[in-house]
Amino acid sequence: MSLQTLSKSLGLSISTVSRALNGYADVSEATRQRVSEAAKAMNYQPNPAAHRLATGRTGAVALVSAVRPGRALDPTFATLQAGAAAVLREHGYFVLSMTLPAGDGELPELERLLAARLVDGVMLTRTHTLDLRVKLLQAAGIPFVTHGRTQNPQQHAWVDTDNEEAIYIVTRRLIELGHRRIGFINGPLSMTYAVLREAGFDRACRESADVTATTGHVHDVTARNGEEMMREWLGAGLPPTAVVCATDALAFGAMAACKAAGLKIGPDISITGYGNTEASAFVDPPLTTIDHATEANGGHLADLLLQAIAGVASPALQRLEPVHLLERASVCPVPKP
Amino acid sequence: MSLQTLSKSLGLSISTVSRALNGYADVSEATRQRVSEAAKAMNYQPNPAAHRLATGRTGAVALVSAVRPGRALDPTFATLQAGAAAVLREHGYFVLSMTLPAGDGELPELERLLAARLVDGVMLTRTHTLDLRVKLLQAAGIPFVTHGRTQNPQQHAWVDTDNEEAIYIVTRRLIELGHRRIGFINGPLSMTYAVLREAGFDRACRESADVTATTGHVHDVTARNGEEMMREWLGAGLPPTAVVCATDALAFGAMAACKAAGLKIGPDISITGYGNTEASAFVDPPLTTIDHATEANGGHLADLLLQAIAGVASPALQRLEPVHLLERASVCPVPKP
DNA sequence: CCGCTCAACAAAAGCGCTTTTGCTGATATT
DNA sequence: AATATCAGCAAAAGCGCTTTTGTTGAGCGG
Repeated sequence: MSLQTLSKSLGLSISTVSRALNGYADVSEATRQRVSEAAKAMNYQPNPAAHRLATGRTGAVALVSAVRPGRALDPTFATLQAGAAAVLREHGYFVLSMTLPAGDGELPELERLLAARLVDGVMLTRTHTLDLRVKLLQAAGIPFVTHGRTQNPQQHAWVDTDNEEAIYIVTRRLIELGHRRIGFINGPLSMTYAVLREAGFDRACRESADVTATTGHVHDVTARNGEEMMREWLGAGLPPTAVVCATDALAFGAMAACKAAGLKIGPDISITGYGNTEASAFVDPPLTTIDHATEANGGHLADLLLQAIAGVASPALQRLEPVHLLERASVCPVPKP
Repeated sequence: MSLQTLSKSLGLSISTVSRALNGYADVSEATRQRVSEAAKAMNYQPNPAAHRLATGRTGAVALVSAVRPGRALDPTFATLQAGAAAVLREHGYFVLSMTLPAGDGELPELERLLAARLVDGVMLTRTHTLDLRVKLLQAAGIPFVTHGRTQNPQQHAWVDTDNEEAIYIVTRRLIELGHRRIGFINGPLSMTYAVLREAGFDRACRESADVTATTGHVHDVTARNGEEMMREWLGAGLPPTAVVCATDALAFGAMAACKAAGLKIGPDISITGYGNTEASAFVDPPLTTIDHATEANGGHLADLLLQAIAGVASPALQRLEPVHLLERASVCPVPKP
């Protein structure tokens, strides 16, 4: 089904049919009607390759998210993807998803994507404090939005959850419940979210003079690493009575370590997570965690990208999303000594 | 950087340069050298739209997986995607991922994808026993591979884990441990995997005459639904002493229901899952589950698709992947009455 | 009644590549 | 020495669309 056959069957020229379908003014209303009806009847679908060659637009955008080899794609990003895809689909866009190993390979692969000119815009997740990918995208001049801010000198469009506030709230709450020795298991400080979450933790702890804060960093925010760090803390003298974890997965691991040491989560030691993953409501006890509308955020990411593609400048394209504390049984008042 | 400018700077014709780069025989070795060096030096990247318009090939494949609105993309599929993407990337393919709501919208959206001729092949997940999407793809004549078999009359390429065997093994094991009242919380029988898992369960139960089997179906394999079904069973007289769940998420829910009823998982009631998700090792007690190499299976999916694109016929493109039982503390011998 | 404007359509160029066909001069054949 | 063969390159068509430029005939004022 090409424009050619369609126009032939209508007795019109290719150009007129094209202009009719694209709503140009110099085609009569009657003809436009006839054309669009015929197009529908013959189920005409424009060839996107040809369209693209002629216009330069592709009708697809990319979502790039990193995975570590051998590890699942983080459920959070999977959800984000679903949210973004829903919005983009409504606007007729397809989503090309690049899930590639974090680290070395990322930059060349992104370059390859750009060179291929396969997409009109890019959504970038898991931002680093100084993100070379952002630099690359800016240099390429392609519209893009990041999920998570950066500290790159040149500003750009982003959507972010309020990481700092989230961890501040949860830490405050623990202090309010009487906890004075509080641990924080965080991700690597090369990631923006980790820096922000740590800032929230530090701010809350500083506000109360008598709080003893301990912060640990894991390279990968997995349950296994959370378990290991917690075990370490329990082995040392005077472990924390409450532990804030930067992700739910870390919290699962920390809980396991505590149980193995004979502690009852809640009464003996409080644990919190981040993300409200499905499992968090079903572990024992249910995990206090930070809830953020991941799917909706994916939608916002898509929204902003569409605007960026439409030519809106980046300063107007920055959204900080609210979070809220979901208190469950894994948090209790500090145990009497 | 077009072929035109490149050829001009070389003093050759466009066609010769094109043929040189594509390794045709009728260009001298010397010229080929000169051309490829110049291409590298000028960082020539062919315009994919033009390439595609001329050849019909796109260099991208689609992975379609369904999500339910408001629910995260299943971690299993996220992992599958990561595995497939890794293989495809090596072969220079991009992955267009279609995550769309299960149900109504799926077929039209798939049609739109095909009409757009944006991809060279399709990977389809979450197969139904009678899958209309498969029919559509076959009618369109586009290479595709499904993850999970179907009962469609016309055969096609697929990768599947041995669902039937998996549930057979785990059920046998429970019977071996003395359990005689066994429940099975399964997904909807419209899905192929659910039919197969149920067949495995039934086979194991039939082998021992004195086993009382109960099967329940949930529409959505979520923790919440698992919890609800388990609660129902516990409320009725003489509940099962062991419950096989069709997914880890269902098992998490079932465990929560048992705990709420005052039962100790393991000693009082055995629970098993399926999938070996990250959380399964960290719930309390750790969940006995079926392990299958999801990421590797994603790779196989990609492998077969590449073969299908290369023209290999589908009968040769069918792979049944092994599974194995991961026994953890959520399973114990039947309690003494 | 003649030239002018303008609405409505057609022709043609161009996007950047692949591929078929065409051409040329050198080598092999008889 | 005349012809067939062939290697090596060029010309040109075509992929299906958009967009610029042309063309035509009807309606208009003077």
